[in-house]
Amino acid sequence: MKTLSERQQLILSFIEEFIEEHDYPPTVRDIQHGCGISSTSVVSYNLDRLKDSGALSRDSEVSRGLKLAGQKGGSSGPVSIDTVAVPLLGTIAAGSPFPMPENDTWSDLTGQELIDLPQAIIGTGDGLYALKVRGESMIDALICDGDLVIMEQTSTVRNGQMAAVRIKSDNSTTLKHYYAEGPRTRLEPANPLMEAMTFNSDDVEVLSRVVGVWRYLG
Amino acid sequence: MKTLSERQQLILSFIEEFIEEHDYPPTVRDIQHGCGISSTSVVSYNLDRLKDSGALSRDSEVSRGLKLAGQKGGSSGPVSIDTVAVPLLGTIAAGSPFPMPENDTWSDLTGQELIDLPQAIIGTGDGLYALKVRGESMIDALICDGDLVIMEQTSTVRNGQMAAVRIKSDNSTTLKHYYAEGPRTRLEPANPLMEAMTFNSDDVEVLSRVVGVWRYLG
DNA sequence: ATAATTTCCGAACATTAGTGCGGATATAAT
DNA sequence: ATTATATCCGCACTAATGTTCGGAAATTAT
Repeated sequence: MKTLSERQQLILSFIEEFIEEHDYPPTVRDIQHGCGISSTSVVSYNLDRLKDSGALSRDSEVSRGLKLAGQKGGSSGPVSIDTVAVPLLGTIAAGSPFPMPENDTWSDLTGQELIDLPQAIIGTGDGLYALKVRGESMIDALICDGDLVIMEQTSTVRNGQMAAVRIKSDNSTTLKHYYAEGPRTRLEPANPLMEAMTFNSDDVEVLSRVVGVWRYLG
Repeated sequence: MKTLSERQQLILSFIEEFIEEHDYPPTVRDIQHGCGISSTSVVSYNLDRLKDSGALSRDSEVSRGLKLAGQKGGSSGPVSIDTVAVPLLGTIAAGSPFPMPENDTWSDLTGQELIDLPQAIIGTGDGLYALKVRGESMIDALICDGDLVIMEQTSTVRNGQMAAVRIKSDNSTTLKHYYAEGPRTRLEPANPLMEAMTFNSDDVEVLSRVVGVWRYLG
Protein backbone atom coordinates (compact mmCIF):
# COMPACT_ATOMS: atom_id res chain seq x y z
CA MET A 1 0.00 0.00 0.00
CA LYS A 2 1.17 3.39 -0.99
CA THR A 3 2.14 5.67 1.84
CA LEU A 4 0.16 8.86 2.18
CA SER A 5 1.82 12.06 1.10
CA GLU A 6 2.26 14.82 3.59
CA ARG A 7 -0.50 16.81 2.03
CA GLN A 8 -2.83 13.86 2.17
CA GLN A 9 -2.16 13.40 5.86
CA LEU A 10 -2.77 17.08 6.37
CA ILE A 11 -6.09 16.86 4.57
CA LEU A 12 -7.04 13.85 6.59
CA SER A 13 -6.39 15.53 9.89
CA PHE A 14 -8.19 18.63 8.73
CA ILE A 15 -11.29 16.62 7.88
CA GLU A 16 -11.14 14.96 11.26
CA GLU A 17 -10.99 18.23 13.13
CA PHE A 18 -13.58 19.87 10.94
CA ILE A 19 -16.07 17.13 11.69
CA GLU A 20 -15.19 17.34 15.34
CA GLU A 21 -16.08 21.01 15.28
CA HIS A 22 -19.07 21.12 12.95
CA ASP A 23 -20.54 17.64 13.04
CA TYR A 24 -20.59 17.61 9.28
CA PRO A 25 -17.78 17.09 6.80
CA PRO A 26 -16.03 19.96 5.02
CA THR A 27 -16.46 20.90 1.39
CA VAL A 28 -13.67 20.66 -1.09
CA ARG A 29 -13.16 24.39 -0.71
CA ASP A 30 -13.15 24.21 3.07
CA ILE A 31 -10.27 21.80 2.76
CA GLN A 32 -8.59 23.97 0.16
CA HIS A 33 -8.49 27.02 2.38
CA GLY A 34 -7.88 25.12 5.58
CA CYS A 35 -4.84 23.42 4.15
CA GLY A 36 -3.59 26.28 2.00
CA ILE A 37 -4.05 24.49 -1.30
CA SER A 38 -4.19 26.55 -4.44
CA SER A 39 -6.85 24.73 -6.39
CA THR A 40 -9.98 22.75 -5.69
CA SER A 41 -8.91 20.23 -8.25
CA VAL A 42 -5.86 19.38 -6.18
CA VAL A 43 -8.10 18.71 -3.24
CA SER A 44 -10.35 16.57 -5.35
CA TYR A 45 -7.35 14.73 -6.69
CA ASN A 46 -6.00 13.98 -3.25
CA LEU A 47 -9.39 12.98 -1.94
CA ASP A 48 -9.51 10.38 -4.67
CA ARG A 49 -6.08 9.15 -3.65
CA LEU A 50 -7.24 8.95 -0.06
CA LYS A 51 -10.26 7.04 -1.22
CA ASP A 52 -8.06 4.66 -3.17
CA SER A 53 -5.97 4.05 -0.12
CA GLY A 54 -9.09 3.34 1.87
CA ALA A 55 -8.57 6.19 4.30
CA LEU A 56 -12.01 7.55 3.55
CA SER A 57 -15.02 6.99 1.39
CA ARG A 58 -16.45 9.52 -0.97
CA ASP A 59 -19.93 9.94 -2.38
CA SER A 60 -19.58 11.28 -5.87
CA GLU A 61 -21.33 14.51 -6.81
CA VAL A 62 -22.47 14.94 -3.26
CA SER A 63 -21.48 17.99 -1.28
CA ARG A 64 -19.59 17.10 1.85
CA GLY A 65 -19.91 13.46 0.82
CA LEU A 66 -16.99 12.34 2.93
CA LYS A 67 -16.72 9.66 5.53
CA LEU A 68 -13.58 8.84 7.43
CA ALA A 69 -12.74 5.18 7.47
CA GLY A 70 -10.21 4.75 10.22
CA GLN A 71 -11.94 6.66 12.96
CA LYS A 72 -10.40 7.25 16.34
CA GLY A 73 -7.54 4.92 17.02
CA GLY A 74 -7.56 3.84 20.61
CA SER A 75 -5.41 6.00 22.79
CA SER A 76 -2.11 4.39 23.54
CA GLY A 77 -1.30 4.40 27.19
CA PRO A 78 -1.06 7.80 28.74
CA VAL A 79 0.64 7.93 32.06
CA SER A 80 -1.81 8.83 34.73
CA ILE A 81 -0.70 11.30 37.33
CA ASP A 82 -2.37 13.50 39.81
CA THR A 83 -4.13 16.50 38.46
CA VAL A 84 -6.00 19.27 40.08
CA ALA A 85 -9.41 20.32 38.88
CA VAL A 86 -9.83 24.04 38.68
CA PRO A 87 -13.27 25.56 38.10
CA LEU A 88 -13.76 27.71 35.06
CA LEU A 89 -15.71 30.57 36.52
CA GLY A 90 -16.37 32.66 33.47
CA THR A 91 -14.83 34.96 30.95
CA ILE A 92 -13.08 38.28 31.11
CA ALA A 93 -13.56 40.84 28.42
CA ALA A 94 -12.83 44.51 28.13
CA GLY A 95 -15.29 46.48 30.17
CA SER A 96 -17.08 43.54 31.65
CA PRO A 97 -16.96 43.14 35.41
CA PHE A 98 -14.18 40.91 36.61
CA PRO A 99 -15.60 37.55 37.67
CA MET A 100 -14.67 36.54 41.16
CA PRO A 101 -15.40 33.42 43.11
CA GLU A 102 -18.10 33.99 45.67
CA ASN A 103 -18.75 32.14 48.85
CA ASP A 104 -21.59 30.07 47.54
CA THR A 105 -19.86 29.61 44.26
CA TRP A 106 -17.14 27.74 46.00
CA SER A 107 -19.43 25.47 47.88
CA ASP A 108 -21.62 24.75 44.90
CA LEU A 109 -19.37 23.81 42.05
CA THR A 110 -21.80 21.31 40.66
CA GLY A 111 -22.15 21.70 36.95
CA GLN A 112 -19.19 24.03 36.79
CA GLU A 113 -16.82 23.37 33.99
CA LEU A 114 -13.56 22.10 35.35
CA ILE A 115 -10.09 22.47 33.98
CA ASP A 116 -7.60 19.78 34.81
CA LEU A 117 -4.09 20.93 35.46
CA PRO A 118 -1.15 18.81 36.51
CA GLN A 119 -0.43 19.03 40.17
CA ALA A 120 3.24 19.11 39.37
CA ILE A 121 3.12 22.59 37.96
CA ILE A 122 0.15 24.00 39.79
CA GLY A 123 0.69 22.81 43.30
CA THR A 124 -2.16 21.98 45.57
CA GLY A 125 -4.63 23.96 43.56
CA ASP A 126 -6.14 25.45 46.63
CA GLY A 127 -8.19 28.54 45.99
CA LEU A 128 -7.49 28.45 42.30
CA TYR A 129 -9.92 29.22 39.55
CA ALA A 130 -9.75 29.83 35.83
CA LEU A 131 -11.05 32.53 33.54
CA LYS A 132 -11.33 32.51 29.81
CA VAL A 133 -10.20 35.64 28.04
CA ARG A 134 -12.46 37.22 25.47
CA GLY A 135 -11.15 39.83 23.10
CA GLU A 136 -7.83 41.51 22.71
CA SER A 137 -8.07 43.89 25.61
CA MET A 138 -5.17 42.30 27.44
CA ILE A 139 -2.56 42.42 24.77
CA ASP A 140 -0.46 44.57 27.08
CA ALA A 141 -0.29 41.64 29.48
CA LEU A 142 0.75 39.34 26.64
CA ILE A 143 -2.58 37.62 26.89
CA CYS A 144 -4.85 37.18 23.93
CA ASP A 145 -8.29 36.03 23.00
CA GLY A 146 -8.99 32.46 24.03
CA ASP A 147 -6.31 32.26 26.69
CA LEU A 148 -7.09 30.57 29.92
CA VAL A 149 -5.91 32.48 32.95
CA ILE A 150 -5.38 30.55 36.15
CA MET A 151 -5.84 32.70 39.22
CA GLU A 152 -5.54 32.40 42.94
CA GLN A 153 -7.90 34.35 45.07
CA THR A 154 -5.83 36.49 47.37
CA SER A 155 -5.56 40.11 48.29
CA THR A 156 -1.86 40.08 48.94
CA VAL A 157 0.80 39.58 46.34
CA ARG A 158 4.51 40.02 46.42
CA ASN A 159 6.27 42.61 44.37
CA GLY A 160 6.79 41.52 40.83
CA GLN A 161 3.96 39.05 40.77
CA MET A 162 1.22 39.49 38.27
CA ALA A 163 -2.21 40.21 39.63
CA ALA A 164 -5.66 41.29 38.70
CA VAL A 165 -5.85 44.74 40.18
CA ARG A 166 -8.65 47.21 40.32
CA ILE A 167 -8.02 50.93 40.02
CA LYS A 168 -10.71 52.30 42.25
CA SER A 169 -10.77 55.78 40.76
CA ASP A 170 -11.23 54.32 37.29
CA ASN A 171 -13.27 51.36 38.39
CA SER A 172 -11.19 49.44 35.87
CA THR A 173 -9.53 46.06 36.26
CA THR A 174 -6.37 44.94 34.54
CA LEU A 175 -3.67 42.34 34.80
CA LYS A 176 -0.35 43.91 35.72
CA HIS A 177 2.87 43.18 37.52
CA TYR A 178 2.49 44.60 40.98
CA TYR A 179 5.09 46.65 42.82
CA ALA A 180 4.15 48.20 46.17
CA GLU A 181 6.48 51.09 46.80
CA GLY A 182 5.28 52.69 50.02
CA PRO A 183 2.56 55.23 49.39
CA ARG A 184 2.68 54.60 45.68
CA THR A 185 2.07 51.42 43.78
CA ARG A 186 3.58 50.79 40.39
CA LEU A 187 1.81 48.63 37.84
CA GLU A 188 3.90 47.28 35.05
CA PRO A 189 2.59 45.59 31.91
CA ALA A 190 4.06 42.21 31.09
CA ASN A 191 5.10 43.64 27.79
CA PRO A 192 8.41 45.36 28.56
CA LEU A 193 7.92 47.64 25.59
CA MET A 194 5.10 49.35 27.40
CA GLU A 195 5.34 51.93 30.10
CA ALA A 196 4.57 51.34 33.73
CA MET A 197 2.14 53.51 35.64
CA THR A 198 2.03 54.44 39.31
CA PHE A 199 -0.97 55.10 41.51
CA ASN A 200 -1.64 55.97 45.09
CA SER A 201 -1.57 52.70 46.94
CA ASP A 202 -5.01 53.45 48.37
CA ASP A 203 -6.35 53.52 44.86
CA VAL A 204 -5.18 50.02 43.99
CA GLU A 205 -7.00 46.90 45.09
CA VAL A 206 -5.59 43.44 44.48
CA LEU A 207 -8.29 41.02 43.45
CA SER A 208 -6.40 37.89 42.55
CA ARG A 209 -2.97 36.69 41.74
CA VAL A 210 -2.23 35.32 38.30
CA VAL A 211 -0.76 31.87 38.70
CA GLY A 212 -0.50 30.88 35.10
CA VAL A 213 -1.67 31.37 31.57
CA TRP A 214 -2.58 28.56 29.26
CA ARG A 215 -2.95 29.19 25.58
CA TYR A 216 -4.12 26.29 23.50
CA LEU A 217 -3.81 26.51 19.73
CA GLY A 218 -5.56 23.41 18.50
CA MET B 1 -42.70 26.35 23.96
CA LYS B 2 -44.52 25.42 20.85
CA THR B 3 -45.12 21.76 20.17
CA LEU B 4 -43.63 20.33 17.02
CA SER B 5 -45.96 19.60 14.15
CA GLU B 6 -46.18 16.09 12.75
CA ARG B 7 -44.19 17.07 9.72
CA GLN B 8 -41.50 18.61 11.86
CA GLN B 9 -41.16 15.45 13.90
CA LEU B 10 -40.97 13.49 10.68
CA ILE B 11 -38.22 15.75 9.39
CA LEU B 12 -36.35 15.42 12.63
CA SER B 13 -36.41 11.66 12.62
CA PHE B 14 -35.47 11.62 8.96
CA ILE B 15 -32.41 13.74 9.65
CA GLU B 16 -31.47 11.44 12.47
CA GLU B 17 -31.67 8.34 10.29
CA PHE B 18 -29.92 10.01 7.42
CA ILE B 19 -26.96 10.93 9.55
CA GLU B 20 -26.94 7.44 11.00
CA GLU B 21 -26.62 6.05 7.51
CA HIS B 22 -24.33 8.55 5.82
CA ASP B 23 -22.37 10.22 8.59
CA TYR B 24 -23.26 13.60 7.14
CA PRO B 25 -26.50 15.56 7.32
CA PRO B 26 -29.04 15.62 4.47
CA THR B 27 -29.65 18.51 2.12
CA VAL B 28 -32.93 20.34 2.02
CA ARG B 29 -33.85 18.32 -1.03
CA ASP B 30 -32.88 15.05 0.61
CA ILE B 31 -35.36 15.89 3.31
CA GLN B 32 -37.92 16.95 0.74
CA HIS B 33 -37.90 13.62 -1.04
CA GLY B 34 -37.36 11.59 2.08
CA CYS B 35 -40.41 13.06 3.73
CA GLY B 36 -42.53 13.45 0.63
CA ILE B 37 -42.71 17.20 0.75
CA SER B 38 -43.65 19.08 -2.37
CA SER B 39 -41.32 22.09 -2.09
CA THR B 40 -37.88 22.85 -0.81
CA SER B 41 -39.15 26.06 0.67
CA VAL B 42 -41.45 24.10 2.93
CA VAL B 43 -38.50 22.15 4.19
CA SER B 44 -36.55 25.32 4.73
CA TYR B 45 -39.48 26.80 6.54
CA ASN B 46 -39.81 23.88 8.88
CA LEU B 47 -36.10 23.71 9.48
CA ASP B 48 -36.27 27.26 10.68
CA ARG B 49 -39.13 26.33 12.99
CA LEU B 50 -37.09 23.45 14.32
CA LYS B 51 -34.20 25.79 14.82
CA ASP B 52 -36.44 28.21 16.70
CA SER B 53 -37.59 25.41 18.94
CA GLY B 54 -33.99 24.50 19.59
CA ALA B 55 -34.30 21.01 18.18
CA LEU B 56 -31.39 21.63 15.84
CA SER B 57 -28.95 24.28 14.77
CA ARG B 58 -28.52 25.49 11.26
CA ASP B 59 -25.59 27.11 9.51
CA SER B 60 -26.93 29.60 7.04
CA GLU B 61 -25.92 29.30 3.40
CA VAL B 62 -24.07 26.11 4.15
CA SER B 63 -25.04 22.92 2.44
CA ARG B 64 -25.97 20.21 4.92
CA GLY B 65 -25.35 22.76 7.66
CA LEU B 66 -27.47 20.93 10.18
CA LYS B 67 -26.69 19.71 13.63
CA LEU B 68 -29.12 17.91 15.86
CA ALA B 69 -29.33 19.42 19.29
CA GLY B 70 -29.18 16.15 21.15
CA GLN B 71 -25.93 15.16 19.49
CA LYS B 72 -22.58 16.30 20.65
CA GLY B 73 -19.28 14.85 19.67
CA GLY B 74 -18.54 11.21 20.15
CA SER B 75 -18.94 8.95 23.10
CA SER B 76 -18.98 10.91 26.32
CA GLY B 77 -17.18 8.71 28.73
CA PRO B 78 -16.08 9.35 32.26
CA VAL B 79 -13.72 12.29 32.47
CA SER B 80 -10.28 10.88 32.75
CA ILE B 81 -7.56 12.96 34.27
CA ASP B 82 -4.80 11.31 32.37
CA THR B 83 -1.83 13.40 31.52
CA VAL B 84 0.78 13.15 28.86
CA ALA B 85 4.45 13.57 29.46
CA VAL B 86 6.19 15.88 27.05
CA PRO B 87 9.97 16.17 26.88
CA LEU B 88 11.56 19.54 27.49
CA LEU B 89 14.15 19.68 24.77
CA GLY B 90 15.81 22.96 25.45
CA THR B 91 15.43 26.69 25.27
CA ILE B 92 14.80 29.20 22.54
CA ALA B 93 16.40 32.58 22.59
CA ALA B 94 16.86 35.27 20.02
CA GLY B 95 19.62 34.35 17.61
CA SER B 96 20.19 30.90 18.96
CA PRO B 97 19.44 27.99 16.65
CA PHE B 98 15.98 26.61 17.01
CA PRO B 99 16.11 23.31 18.91
CA MET B 100 14.48 20.44 17.12
CA PRO B 101 13.95 16.86 18.17
CA GLU B 102 16.43 14.58 16.47
CA ASN B 103 16.16 10.92 15.81
CA ASP B 104 18.31 9.82 18.69
CA THR B 105 16.77 12.40 20.93
CA TRP B 106 13.44 10.69 20.56
CA SER B 107 14.68 7.25 21.28
CA ASP B 108 16.77 8.31 24.23
CA LEU B 109 14.61 10.38 26.46
CA THR B 110 16.20 9.08 29.58
CA GLY B 111 17.13 11.86 31.90
CA GLN B 112 15.17 14.34 29.85
CA GLU B 113 13.08 16.68 31.82
CA LEU B 114 9.45 15.89 31.29
CA ILE B 115 6.50 18.24 31.40
CA ASP B 116 3.16 16.78 32.31
CA LEU B 117 0.19 18.18 30.54
CA PRO B 118 -3.44 17.10 30.81
CA GLN B 119 -4.45 14.84 28.00
CA ALA B 120 -7.80 16.54 27.91
CA ILE B 121 -6.33 19.68 26.43
CA ILE B 122 -3.31 18.28 24.68
CA GLY B 123 -4.61 15.19 22.97
CA THR B 124 -2.53 12.10 22.54
CA GLY B 125 0.71 13.97 22.94
CA ASP B 126 2.24 12.25 19.98
CA GLY B 127 5.27 14.00 18.58
CA LEU B 128 5.04 16.78 21.09
CA TYR B 129 7.94 18.50 22.80
CA ALA B 130 8.42 21.59 24.86
CA LEU B 131 10.81 24.51 24.70
CA LYS B 132 11.54 27.10 27.29
CA VAL B 133 11.68 30.66 26.10
CA ARG B 134 14.65 32.82 27.03
CA GLY B 135 14.53 36.54 26.54
CA GLU B 136 11.95 38.87 25.13
CA SER B 137 12.51 38.18 21.47
CA MET B 138 9.05 36.75 20.96
CA ILE B 139 6.95 39.55 22.31
CA ASP B 140 5.31 39.83 18.91
CA ALA B 141 3.95 36.34 19.38
CA LEU B 142 2.64 37.28 22.81
CA ILE B 143 5.21 35.04 24.35
CA CYS B 144 7.64 36.21 27.01
CA ASP B 145 10.65 35.11 28.97
CA GLY B 146 10.07 31.95 30.92
CA ASP B 147 7.14 30.73 28.88
CA LEU B 148 6.94 27.10 28.00
CA VAL B 149 6.02 26.51 24.38
CA ILE B 150 4.49 23.16 23.50
CA MET B 151 5.23 22.18 19.95
CA GLU B 152 4.42 19.38 17.58
CA GLN B 153 7.04 18.40 15.11
CA THR B 154 5.51 18.64 11.69
CA SER B 155 6.32 20.32 8.43
CA THR B 156 2.73 20.90 7.47
CA VAL B 157 0.35 23.19 9.23
CA ARG B 158 -3.04 24.43 8.29
CA ASN B 159 -3.82 28.02 7.55
CA GLY B 160 -4.28 30.06 10.67
CA GLN B 161 -2.27 27.80 12.91
CA MET B 162 0.75 29.12 14.70
CA ALA B 163 4.05 27.62 13.75
CA ALA B 164 7.75 27.96 14.11
CA VAL B 165 8.81 29.01 10.64
CA ARG B 166 12.20 29.67 9.20
CA ILE B 167 12.76 32.38 6.63
CA LYS B 168 15.47 30.87 4.53
CA SER B 169 16.74 34.08 3.02
CA ASP B 170 17.10 35.59 6.49
CA ASN B 171 18.05 32.37 8.18
CA SER B 172 15.76 33.56 10.96
CA THR B 173 13.15 31.63 12.88
CA THR B 174 9.99 33.08 14.39
CA LEU B 175 6.63 32.02 15.69
CA LYS B 176 3.85 33.27 13.47
CA HIS B 177 0.37 32.45 12.32
CA TYR B 178 0.78 30.71 9.01
CA TYR B 179 -1.30 31.33 5.90
CA ALA B 180 -0.33 29.59 2.69
CA GLU B 181 -1.77 31.54 -0.20
CA GLY B 182 -0.49 29.82 -3.29
CA PRO B 183 2.89 31.16 -4.34
CA ARG B 184 3.02 33.52 -1.38
CA THR B 185 2.88 32.76 2.30
CA ARG B 186 1.61 35.27 4.82
CA LEU B 187 2.98 35.29 8.33
CA GLU B 188 0.87 37.06 10.90
CA PRO B 189 2.02 37.91 14.42
CA ALA B 190 -0.25 36.81 17.23
CA ASN B 191 -0.37 40.42 18.30
CA PRO B 192 -3.11 41.91 16.12
CA LEU B 193 -1.55 45.32 16.53
CA MET B 194 1.37 44.26 14.43
CA GLU B 195 1.53 43.97 10.69
CA ALA B 196 1.61 40.72 8.77
CA MET B 197 4.32 40.01 6.24
CA THR B 198 4.30 37.91 3.12
CA PHE B 199 7.10 35.87 1.61
CA ASN B 200 7.58 33.64 -1.34
CA SER B 201 6.34 30.24 -0.23
CA ASP B 202 9.67 28.75 -1.26
CA ASP B 203 11.37 30.98 1.25
CA VAL B 204 9.33 29.74 4.20
CA GLU B 205 10.00 26.48 5.95
CA VAL B 206 7.69 25.15 8.64
CA LEU B 207 9.64 23.62 11.48
CA SER B 208 7.00 22.87 14.06
CA ARG B 209 3.46 23.67 14.96
CA VAL B 210 2.74 25.54 18.17
CA VAL B 211 0.23 23.57 20.16
CA GLY B 212 0.12 25.61 23.30
CA VAL B 213 1.84 28.08 25.54
CA TRP B 214 2.15 27.67 29.27
CA ARG B 215 3.19 30.59 31.41
CA TYR B 216 3.73 29.84 35.06
CA LEU B 217 4.03 32.74 37.45
CA GLY B 218 4.89 31.10 40.69
C1' DA C 1 19.53 12.17 -19.66
C1' DT C 2 15.01 10.60 -21.00
C1' DA C 3 10.68 8.85 -20.31
C1' DA C 4 6.91 7.67 -17.30
C1' DT C 5 4.22 8.79 -13.44
C1' DT C 6 2.49 11.52 -9.98
C1' DT C 7 1.11 15.80 -8.30
C1' DC C 8 -0.19 20.39 -8.92
C1' DC C 9 -2.19 24.57 -11.06
C1' DG C 10 -5.78 27.68 -12.80
C1' DA C 11 -9.74 28.38 -14.91
C1' DA C 12 -13.94 27.20 -16.59
C1' DC C 13 -18.09 24.36 -16.22
C1' DA C 14 -22.28 22.01 -14.52
C1' DT C 15 -24.76 20.40 -10.92
C1' DT C 16 -26.21 20.80 -6.30
C1' DA C 17 -28.42 23.11 -2.89
C1' DG C 18 -30.04 27.22 0.10
C1' DT C 19 -33.05 31.24 -0.26
C1' DG C 20 -36.75 34.55 -1.62
C1' DC C 21 -41.24 35.66 -3.22
C1' DG C 22 -46.09 35.84 -4.57
C1' DG C 23 -49.89 33.51 -3.72
C1' DA C 24 -52.78 29.41 -2.17
C1' DT C 25 -54.65 26.81 1.71
C1' DA C 26 -55.43 25.56 6.04
C1' DT C 27 -56.09 26.54 11.06
C1' DA C 28 -57.08 29.38 14.86
C1' DA C 29 -58.64 33.61 17.07
C1' DT C 30 -62.07 37.56 17.33
C1' DA D 1 -68.00 35.79 8.78
C1' DT D 2 -63.56 38.09 9.19
C1' DT D 3 -59.10 38.71 10.38
C1' DA D 4 -54.79 36.84 11.77
C1' DT D 5 -51.39 33.27 11.79
C1' DA D 6 -49.22 29.29 10.42
C1' DT D 7 -48.16 26.21 6.74
C1' DC D 8 -47.69 24.95 2.12
C1' DC D 9 -46.88 25.31 -2.96
C1' DG D 10 -44.04 26.31 -7.31
C1' DC D 11 -40.92 28.62 -9.29
C1' DA D 12 -37.01 31.25 -10.04
C1' DC D 13 -32.66 33.05 -8.44
C1' DT D 14 -28.19 32.78 -6.67
C1' DA D 15 -24.58 30.95 -4.01
C1' DA D 16 -22.24 26.83 -2.93
C1' DT D 17 -19.80 22.98 -4.53
C1' DG D 18 -17.99 18.87 -7.20
C1' DT D 19 -15.89 18.00 -11.69
C1' DT D 20 -13.30 18.44 -15.91
C1' DC D 21 -9.30 19.61 -18.74
C1' DG D 22 -5.01 21.24 -20.79
C1' DG D 23 -0.78 21.99 -19.32
C1' DA D 24 3.06 22.89 -15.90
C1' DA D 25 5.98 21.13 -12.30
C1' DA D 26 7.85 17.74 -9.41
C1' DT D 27 9.07 13.03 -8.63
C1' DT D 28 10.41 8.49 -9.89
C1' DA D 29 11.76 4.94 -12.98
C1' DT D 30 14.53 3.31 -17.08
